[in-house]
Amino acid sequence: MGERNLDRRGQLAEGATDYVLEHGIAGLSLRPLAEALGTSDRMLVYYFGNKDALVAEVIERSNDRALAVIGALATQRTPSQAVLALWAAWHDPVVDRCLRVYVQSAALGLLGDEPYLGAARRAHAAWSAGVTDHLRRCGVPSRRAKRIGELVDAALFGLWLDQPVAGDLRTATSVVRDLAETAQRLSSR
Amino acid sequence: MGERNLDRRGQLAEGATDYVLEHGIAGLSLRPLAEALGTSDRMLVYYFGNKDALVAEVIERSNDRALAVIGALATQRTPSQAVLALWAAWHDPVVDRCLRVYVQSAALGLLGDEPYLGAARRAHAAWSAGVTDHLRRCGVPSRRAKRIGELVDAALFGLWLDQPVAGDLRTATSVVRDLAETAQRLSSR
DNA sequence: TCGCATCTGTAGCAGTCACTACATCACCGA
DNA sequence: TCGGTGATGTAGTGACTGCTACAGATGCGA
Repeated sequence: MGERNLDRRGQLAEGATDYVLEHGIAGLSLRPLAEALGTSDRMLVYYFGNKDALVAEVIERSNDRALAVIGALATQRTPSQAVLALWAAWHDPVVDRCLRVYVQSAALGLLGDEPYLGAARRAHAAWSAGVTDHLRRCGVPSRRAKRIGELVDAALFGLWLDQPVAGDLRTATSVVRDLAETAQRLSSR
Repeated sequence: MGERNLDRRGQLAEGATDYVLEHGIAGLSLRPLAEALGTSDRMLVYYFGNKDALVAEVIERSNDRALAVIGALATQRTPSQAVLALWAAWHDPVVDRCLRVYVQSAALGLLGDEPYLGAARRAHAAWSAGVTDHLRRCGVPSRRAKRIGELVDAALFGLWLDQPVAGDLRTATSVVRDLAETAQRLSSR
């Protein structure tokens, strides 16, 4: 095997992740991807086995990048501020791109298609934990953090997804304020 | 042109909608669809012009079916109950299938790909109005209905999408209770 | 009965897809 | 120097894609 092999594989995986964050994962095809990476479809199959394995790895790497941003969020003084910080993070260029990949994967997995469903499951579990951790760091009581985290995550995600479709940022902002207030109230009752 | 033409076209459009609700819209291809409808890809192109037009029409029809269910929801006595009724409707078999088609369309349209983006936009606008109307009928003040509707819609949608991925119905249910309570409070302050 | 418009079947276009067979290359240990 | 292993290029495979050319069928008005 040798280290050169591992290096090359990881390098291609990172490059493929960049490419997918740019072009989406829905219509991904090996040949244009390979050309963009300066290699051939032949080599992608050689290193990853098949397209599904490559897709699964790319989704995981994409999600890891987004999680790193969430994990590095500054601790806020109140749960309400924590929600506003999350909403801001959702629009971080890195996170935004990664969320696109996630939602495409979840949508393609809705009917049980692999590897999208499995990859989306793993991504969601890690992501949900990341959001809950952030809330906990910002003063949400531990035993309520999961439940509140689910509400916050679902609402922010729904709003985020509606945005390019609905295109109404002002309404979304005031909705997020309502949500932040709700999280605050649920944390301290 | 003649009426037979219109009849046949509408019949094929309805059949295609059934097919897409079953198989998803992501990997839709004309030939298997045509075979399931007892016709040929040749005829689908003849009646709809091209695949994109067919896709747009199917998404619209799918959304119309879901809207009919929301529009027929019984009026509830409180905004909180209205939210719970919506959450139940989200799991109506018809609505559930239609939402799958919508989210696939929205996901595929995230990068601006037509006809998915346009179809998702139109579907979202109609859907959002339907939810807002329902809340209004159930006692949410008119001037607040849109804002509350956006929050409710986004949160329910996010929860719904996470469900097949996360698979935790109990957490979702309690989150919806929190959401219903929130809608109630926002309606009457 | 003729002509025209609507409709439909057959066959095939050019292109793309994931994936593979095969040969060749570079390199490293013996 | 030899053999073996990992890495890579070339050139395909058959299956599938949306779409079309063309001929034929059907039915209706003149």
